Amino acid sequence: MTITSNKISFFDSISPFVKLSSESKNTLLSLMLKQELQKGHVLVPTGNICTHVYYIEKGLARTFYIKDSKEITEKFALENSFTCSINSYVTQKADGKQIELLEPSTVWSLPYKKLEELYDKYHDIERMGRHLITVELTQVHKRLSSLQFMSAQERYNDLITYSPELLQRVPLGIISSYLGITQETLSRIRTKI
Amino acid sequence: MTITSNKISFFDSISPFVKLSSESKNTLLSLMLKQELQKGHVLVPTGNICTHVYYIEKGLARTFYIKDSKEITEKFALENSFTCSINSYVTQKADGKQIELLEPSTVWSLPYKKLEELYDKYHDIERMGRHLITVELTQVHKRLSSLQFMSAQERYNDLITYSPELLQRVPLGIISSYLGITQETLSRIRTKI
DNA sequence: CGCCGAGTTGAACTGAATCAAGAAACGTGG
DNA sequence: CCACGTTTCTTGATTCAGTTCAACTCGGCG
Repeated sequence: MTITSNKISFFDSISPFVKLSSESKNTLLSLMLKQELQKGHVLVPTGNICTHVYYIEKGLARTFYIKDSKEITEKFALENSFTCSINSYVTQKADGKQIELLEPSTVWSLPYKKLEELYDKYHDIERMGRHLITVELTQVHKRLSSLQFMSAQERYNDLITYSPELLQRVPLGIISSYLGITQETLSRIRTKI
Repeated sequence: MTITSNKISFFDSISPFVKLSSESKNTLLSLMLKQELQKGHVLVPTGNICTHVYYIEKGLARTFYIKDSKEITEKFALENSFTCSINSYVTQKADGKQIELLEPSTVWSLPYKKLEELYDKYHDIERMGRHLITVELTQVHKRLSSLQFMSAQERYNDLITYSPELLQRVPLGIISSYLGITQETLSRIRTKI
């Protein structure tokens, strides 16, 4: 079964921090749907409340929104990471954020409602939830510092240091909106090096 | 006992989301230290790993760091909220962030190590932890959007809409670093309205 | 009084946005 | 395998929001 091999990828990514019981693992897996999806597929359309958590086994997703008719990229989710538009779920209001695939991807989805039920039932799954949110929080924190007081140049340097693969896999227009600068500026920064 | 009245403030702030058992509450309280501290008191000095979580019962704290010999304010914590420098704890590395009090404050502190033990022992405390981090995450997310693609003017408008009291309670130099602009620019924005 | 920190105002400067035009690269169908 | 349009990326000229540096105002307080 393919499930077996996928199990490994999914649980391995959290196992250094959270050990789940076999029962918890099996229950989680039974509620997760695996899909092979094309590049451009929209996981969460604009104006929708995010009802699922997604685990990207292979491929690449991005979360973005529209501001002044421009796309602003908020977050990338590489393989072996989780993504969701948590704000819309927590507040139960649409927050205008979309999640789409930038590459053909293998995606596992888990309904948030089910996950909440599992939080009640299994302490170790609640811990997993806490762990995943903590990871997300530290990432967002890092990003916040970079946007608050780094120059465009510094932010670009950070990106090539910590996520060089994104530059190969993502069009510059999307990278630039992630860095909080225009595509033209990004282009100029690149040639200056 | 003053404990009783403080209990209320502390647990009330999370009770809409997390109901704790009496045992959990009592255990938590037994590990928390209440202190009346002066304005200017430093909860976490630079270069230290953040070892406690702080609940601000009364008063106001801010988290900040130094960049290019300027103070950058990352976060304010008003009364009835939690604060800590979570990154340094999670990574177990000093991240150069300080937490100081901007007003005389009543602060409860809880050692993170103890909290982790309680996470193991009490499922409902683990849930509380998850809840608090989720709240923090949504706030940081909001802040991220504002810094990524709003003008100085828009960010100021946001502040007076959502946290007008900060303008009364915090010097402009600190507000401006929080907004990601210079004090002069903030001053000009204010008079333009 | 005079000093000191907090806030304001002014003028010059600059990093990045905007607008506009081209140049590569890419995919698709003939 | 080339011609085509489309998307992606670069380059140039201009404009603008916000910074920098410096001087000045104001209110408190020893």
